[in-house]
Amino acid sequence: MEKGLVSVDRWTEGSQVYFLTHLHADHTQGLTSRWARGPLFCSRLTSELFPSKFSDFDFSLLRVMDIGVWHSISLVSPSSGSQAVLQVMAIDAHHCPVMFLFRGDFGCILYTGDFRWEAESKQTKIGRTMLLNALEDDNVDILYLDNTYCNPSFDFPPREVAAKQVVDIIASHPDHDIIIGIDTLGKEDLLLHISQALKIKIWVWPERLETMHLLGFHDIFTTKTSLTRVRAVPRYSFSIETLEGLNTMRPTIGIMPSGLPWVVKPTKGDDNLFYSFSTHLKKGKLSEKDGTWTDKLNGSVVGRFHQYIYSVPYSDHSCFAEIKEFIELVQPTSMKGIVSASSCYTDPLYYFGKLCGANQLSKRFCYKLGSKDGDERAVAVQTKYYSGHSSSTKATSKRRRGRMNWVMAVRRAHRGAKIEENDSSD
DNA sequence: GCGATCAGTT
DNA sequence: CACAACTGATCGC
Repeated sequence: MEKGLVSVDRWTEGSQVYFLTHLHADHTQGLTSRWARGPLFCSRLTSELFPSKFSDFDFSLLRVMDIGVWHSISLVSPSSGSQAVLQVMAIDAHHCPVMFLFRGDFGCILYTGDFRWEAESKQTKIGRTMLLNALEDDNVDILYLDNTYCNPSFDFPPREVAAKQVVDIIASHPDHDIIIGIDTLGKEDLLLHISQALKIKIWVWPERLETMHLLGFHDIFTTKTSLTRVRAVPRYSFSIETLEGLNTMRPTIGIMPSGLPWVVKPTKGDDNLFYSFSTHLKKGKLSEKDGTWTDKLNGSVVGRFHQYIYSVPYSDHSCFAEIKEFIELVQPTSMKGIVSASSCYTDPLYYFGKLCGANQLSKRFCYKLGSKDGDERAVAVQTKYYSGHSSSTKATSKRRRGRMNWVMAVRRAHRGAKIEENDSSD
């Protein structure tokens, strides 16, 4: 089988078959309603959500994969014309929703997509059994891993615990309206939990209600504000200003579920506070002594960083300990993070390379230590794909010179993979 | 009108 | 540089 015939969450030309793990926007960059580059494989759930995102999509190109069964796909070498068989299985990733396990003459490759691996959850146990059965005695040669939170700083509880924290916050504000920031997809289980625990409906915006119906949730969500005090709103419309505005009408608190805790920082030369996710990975564990953590519920921290806003560590990505456990289970020969190749602070090989092939650690160590050599090598690799995309000729992009160019390139590139492509290509 | 790209948001 | 996921403006066609 030749290189690059299979792409996962990557939509550039040149592959024979394409796989989509889930419908978040950062995995569909380059995919449009006019898709015609080849058959697209995805889970049934994703296929049902497809029309709402890509209305004019040619559905004859869509291939639905049931979870937990092997699918055989014939590929043809463009140069020799010889046939090769690709085997692939979709496995629940507990995100939204699947990872893919591939077998072919290239060996065995596991692509997690975005995933959550909570050790004690019943779902994960099912997933683990399914994965081990599928692998039989095979080794995973390459693991493409969701390394979003692959840093010891990221230590958050299982979603069940975080969901209880949310319920406790709501229950302790019986006379408040509640708004919760969510995206167009994901975190449905959190809302379901709230609804069941508090016996209350949850407001969502009309498009989100459609999505909820497609996902099979009925009678829980509503678009009528009069029916509930709990509203799930688009994350981008969730701000301190929004909350302050709402509080001029009715007492309201906001809850932001995220694996990245938020902190308040004073803005220079300004009396206002500005807030952002804390991203100081270098400094080790996020500290509680900066005064942003004010509540302890169920033994883990919940941030109340503003009069009206709570940050709760509810994440659909695996935390560091879960990533470790997953790598120990899979024991891949090699692996590669699917997120932000430029950031050594979330490089799985840096933390877990010793669990893989023998000489990977030393290779990666040079890179991580930031020797000039290592740094520039990484740059060269990443820009290879994007050398034709330079926008530096535009008058409007003055800022984007020198290092900025490859940073942007890496950001654009940071999802997806061509299976069996030269390993250093993305 | 469309997709690609860019700027900006939480 | 350093989040993920998203919206809206602008550009070229």
